[in-house]
Amino acid sequence: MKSFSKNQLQRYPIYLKYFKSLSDEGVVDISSPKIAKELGYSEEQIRKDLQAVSDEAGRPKKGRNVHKLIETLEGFLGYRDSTTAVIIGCGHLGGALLNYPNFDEMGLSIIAGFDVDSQKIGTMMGGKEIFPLDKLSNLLPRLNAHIAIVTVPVGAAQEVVDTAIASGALAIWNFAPTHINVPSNIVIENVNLASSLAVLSHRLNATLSKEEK
Amino acid sequence: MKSFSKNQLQRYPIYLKYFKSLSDEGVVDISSPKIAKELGYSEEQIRKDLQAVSDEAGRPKKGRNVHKLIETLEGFLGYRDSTTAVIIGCGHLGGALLNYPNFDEMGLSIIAGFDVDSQKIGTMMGGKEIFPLDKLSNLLPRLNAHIAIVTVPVGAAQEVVDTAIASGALAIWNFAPTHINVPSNIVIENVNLASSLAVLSHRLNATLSKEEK
DNA sequence: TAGATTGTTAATCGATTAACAATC
DNA sequence: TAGATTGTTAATCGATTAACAATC
Repeated sequence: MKSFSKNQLQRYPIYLKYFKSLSDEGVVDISSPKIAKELGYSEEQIRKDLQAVSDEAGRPKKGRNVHKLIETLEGFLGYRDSTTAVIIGCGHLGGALLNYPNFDEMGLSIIAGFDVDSQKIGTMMGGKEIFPLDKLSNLLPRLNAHIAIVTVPVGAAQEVVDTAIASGALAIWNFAPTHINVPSNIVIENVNLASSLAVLSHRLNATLSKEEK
Repeated sequence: MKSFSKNQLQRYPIYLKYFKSLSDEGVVDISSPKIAKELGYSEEQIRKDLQAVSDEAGRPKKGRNVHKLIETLEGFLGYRDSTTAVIIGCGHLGGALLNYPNFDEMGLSIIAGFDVDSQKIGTMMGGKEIFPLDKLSNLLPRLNAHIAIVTVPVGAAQEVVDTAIASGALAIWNFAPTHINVPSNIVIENVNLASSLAVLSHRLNATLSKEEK
């Protein structure tokens, strides 16, 4: 079994999106140099990435078939079979994710929300019912959701993660800007806006101080 | 001038958050091995990271002063001086960011939103006024915002980015799940949920197929 | 055929980890 | 003092890039 680095995995959805837009334009074949030019990667890297997931070789002088690439990547990324998830914390961010239109095509099916706010409990957000947080340990096993999406305030994050894991969650998608400890057999992926902003700010400052010269 | 890798930059906000929680608990000094154990990094890496931003050395047997570390990191990350930004696209995700409570402490000040929806224009979201998108090129120079936060649908993303840059934006924080082309002097940072989910799914599948054996 | 593009193998680069003397 | 922790220098590791023969 090939292994994939985090960076590499992150590139595949970007390729896929690009190939879909090419397909919409009626493009049939695409070569690595062209992908490289459009997406700003090196062509060697693209070849490596696509070789790692394709079962058939590219053709010299033509490249690869766009339609085939889309099928391959959708299969590889699991967009064809649905994974179920719940959202814990239905504030602004959780609500946005409950309404996020792109998860369906990515094979992610959010089936319920949990919150402590009695105003929200029993209502629907993005077509999904909101349950009381203290029912999480009760409902999670029955819902059979593997992924818990965590969008609670920092102070509550570790606690709800512990509960989710104790109730059978196998993966945590953490949007709270804090470090969370999980057992080694549990998968955790953090979306940390503070980290992303740190990269942006640092580069922006570099740009600004260059201009000052 | 030292240079910082993307991974390294992303770690600093995580350190900072952790140091703040230590400070709240009344902890005075912290050593690399302890940080390493809590955050799951190697202690060598933590020493390197902290050395790169600290102007004073750690003390053998004690470590570093938590309060000093917080000051250093807040300074390094620019949390002390405010950067202004606008949000383009005030749907669910844009609205969540307009209401995101943590940007203030990170020195990011969102001063306005832009949208095409006449229902939203003129209203306030998260305390900020929403302006018509076609006023962007007019208003952006006057607002003097350096950062454009892009939360429009994929199909509109490249166009609003082009407009923002033409109107003086120096950095793009892109939340649309598509590749955006920008001139080389413009800073762009992508928050791509599809990429993050790809990493999560791949690891989860690895876990699941391991269990099947 | 010529040339663009491929896949493979080797070289480079950068980041992380290890080793170890210095020090409070 | 002894021992934990530091900072520095060297080794390792992995990912990206370069080189180049193979091929449609």
